[in-house]
Amino acid sequence: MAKVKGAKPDLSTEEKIKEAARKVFTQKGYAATRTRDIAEEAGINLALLNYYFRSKEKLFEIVILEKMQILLGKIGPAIMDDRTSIEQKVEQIAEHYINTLLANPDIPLFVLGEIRNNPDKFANMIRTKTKIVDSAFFKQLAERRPDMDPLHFIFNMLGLIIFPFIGKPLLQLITGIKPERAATLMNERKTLIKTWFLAMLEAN
Amino acid sequence: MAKVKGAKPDLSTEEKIKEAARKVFTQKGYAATRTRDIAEEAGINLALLNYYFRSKEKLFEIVILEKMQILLGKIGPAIMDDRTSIEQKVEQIAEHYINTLLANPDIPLFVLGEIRNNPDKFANMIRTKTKIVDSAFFKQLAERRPDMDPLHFIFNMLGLIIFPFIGKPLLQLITGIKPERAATLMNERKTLIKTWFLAMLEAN
DNA sequence: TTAATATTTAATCAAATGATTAAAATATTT
DNA sequence: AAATATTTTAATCATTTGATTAAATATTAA
Repeated sequence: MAKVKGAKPDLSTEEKIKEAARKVFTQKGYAATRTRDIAEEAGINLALLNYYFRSKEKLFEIVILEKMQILLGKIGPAIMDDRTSIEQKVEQIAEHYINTLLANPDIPLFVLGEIRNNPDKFANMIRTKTKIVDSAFFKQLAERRPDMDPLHFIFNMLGLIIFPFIGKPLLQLITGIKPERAATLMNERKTLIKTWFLAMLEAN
Repeated sequence: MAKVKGAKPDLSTEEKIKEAARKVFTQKGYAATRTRDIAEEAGINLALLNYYFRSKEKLFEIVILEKMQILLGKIGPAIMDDRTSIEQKVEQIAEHYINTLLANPDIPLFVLGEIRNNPDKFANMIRTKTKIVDSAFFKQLAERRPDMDPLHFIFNMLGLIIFPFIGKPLLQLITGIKPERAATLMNERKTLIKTWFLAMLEAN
């Protein structure tokens, strides 16, 4: 019964639980995760999870907020910046995202899956965040290709960057590609995507 | 105790359960789905589900095999065909996929999520299927751009086609795009993707 | 040290959930 | 219409699972 008061909890144990939760939640999703899986992964007693975090739900919120921050945090400033060109933005975003996703390859499927399972819950968290439609990037695209909906190019950029990570499990099965070659390809894409994007922008 | 024998089961009820299972499983995933959800959605007694399908697991396998067939079935023949050009293949695949995904928008996230949760289980089901690497499409790409890994263009094509559907829940939140406009965009992409793909193929 | 506080554990609870059973209802066949 | 087979239901089981509790252990402060 110590938890309630001033609580200066042992960082080490608390962080062990959080780290285990990050791993298990992102790998299996909320519904498929058992609190006992997390406890075992963390090497702690199950009751400790509730002692430190009150509930599975609370712990999950901490984890997914972190992951959404990783997935969405950097894109806002990048697309808002009206001092960089389209080309610079795409290069910068591709470089940053691919690095991030190489280090956290299961974030997109995790986040998108949880949003699917609970759209209302994330509506507030996101809505106020980044207004893509008002961004400098959006305006620059509209100016460059007044004949096309800028959203197409947003889709294109994110698809080129993110899809390989989402589709990797499947593509690994149907292509038999080795993990190292996959990583090499991802690295190559950091610069290629800029070129491809500009080519699409000019295409007719 | 009728089930075991020759069993010519009432198609109508069995199909009601399967239809409900398709809906609930694809919307929430295996782990988040309760057999009671399916029974309620189908308007039948819970015991009927087990009477007809033995178990949640068995019913799930039927559903996901259908969905994987939808997701992967058409691509094999299309990319194997050595009588069609790159351009024709891309146009054909984009057209077919976008139509399919407009009718079944939650298939990709569902299938990819379940593969993530249980890679071993799907390894066999898929491995023997479509050998992309030996396909005519793959060879044509290698010939056209000997300097680049053809897998890049496979990623690109699938990313342009599929990602908008996977990312829609999120992009709907951050762009506030209306469903009708989203559908319009998807339809536009059926022809645009071919143009974009060819532009990327030429890009330097 | 001792007393207070914080952390950890084992045991257990209550609800949810997949599955089964036996019997009732309905349809089919003879 | 009777007999048989099939389909459906209500009730219940057994297990899993998130959560709690009370006691044990460690840590800190006086």
